[in-house]
Amino acid sequence: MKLTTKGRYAVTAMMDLALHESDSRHVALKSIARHQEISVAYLEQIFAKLKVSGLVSATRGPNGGYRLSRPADSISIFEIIDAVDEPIDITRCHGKEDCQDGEVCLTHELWTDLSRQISSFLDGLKLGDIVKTPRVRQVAERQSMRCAANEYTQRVSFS
Amino acid sequence: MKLTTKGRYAVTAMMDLALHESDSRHVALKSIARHQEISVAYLEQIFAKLKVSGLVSATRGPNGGYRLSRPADSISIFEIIDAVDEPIDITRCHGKEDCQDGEVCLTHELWTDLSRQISSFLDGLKLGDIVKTPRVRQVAERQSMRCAANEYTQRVSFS
DNA sequence: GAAATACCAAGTAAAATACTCGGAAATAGC
DNA sequence: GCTATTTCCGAGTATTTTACTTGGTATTTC
Repeated sequence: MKLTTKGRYAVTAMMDLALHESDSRHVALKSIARHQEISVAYLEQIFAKLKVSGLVSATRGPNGGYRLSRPADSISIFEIIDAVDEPIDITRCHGKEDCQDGEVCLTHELWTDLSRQISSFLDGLKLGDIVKTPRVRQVAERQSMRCAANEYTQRVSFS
Repeated sequence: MKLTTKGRYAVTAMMDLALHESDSRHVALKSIARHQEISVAYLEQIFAKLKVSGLVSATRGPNGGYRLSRPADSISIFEIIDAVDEPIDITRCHGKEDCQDGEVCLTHELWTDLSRQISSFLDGLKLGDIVKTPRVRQVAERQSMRCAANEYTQRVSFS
């Protein structure tokens, strides 16, 4: 049982937005890409889905970027993972009860119970709550410091 | 987030053994293969792992097969999935805290918490309990009836 | 008009999954 | 002992999924 990087990146990226919720600027993918050390192009794919699901809104052009379209406290981790097409559903028949010859299989209930369990756990976790924990603050601090340093060396090397 | 067929098959197969716990005969893979509609060869792979983990024991030759090596009440679903190498661990760094540049990432705690949640849920579920539920009994009944019919037609067509 | 950003559609390399194939070794019953 | 039935074992392979990249277009700010 595992989570793909897409779901993981989506959640981390959304946390990035949540951390900048107060300052009313938009966050560019470029900046998130630096934090997470992945390409902008891949993030674009992820954000396309987040946008369709109404979790973020965007503006183009210089100083453009994304921001949360709802308060971080009201966005659950479940919604994020669900948005990027990481189905949180470990049954084979996806809820329909036709797993075997059109009837339920031996383990149908087992998997639906587990799915429910996972979903409700993730639905209870709100982006806002997670962002407030000291540990996350601390890690975020470290990341922005490192990125500031990167930006400095970039400026230097291009001058 | 999803479970692979290997884990699913393993659990269903173990339920099959649990259902025949009382009658002291061994269950052949051939019979399980019929119930689950998959090949014996694939089941062999799964049972090789279940055996290494000490969950089942086997005897060869005619009337041979597998049986649980411990009472079904003491075997958890977690153990089964773990045995067939379905790691129930959704962190990227697998518990080590070096997800990003040798340090924890923003979402490290989130994923470890979820992993713990899933593991404890599955560890609480014992094979014995599940097999006792009315629904499973009912499905098992249906399966063995269908298979009895299959065996009959086989006999007929070969005679 | 130039730079910075989001948007979009495809293509692709690598990994994981879900198997199959071909045999060898053990055992029960004749 | 022979035969049928089973587990055991090591490879090989087709398909699917994942994790990206590429190349371009549209919009907006300065």
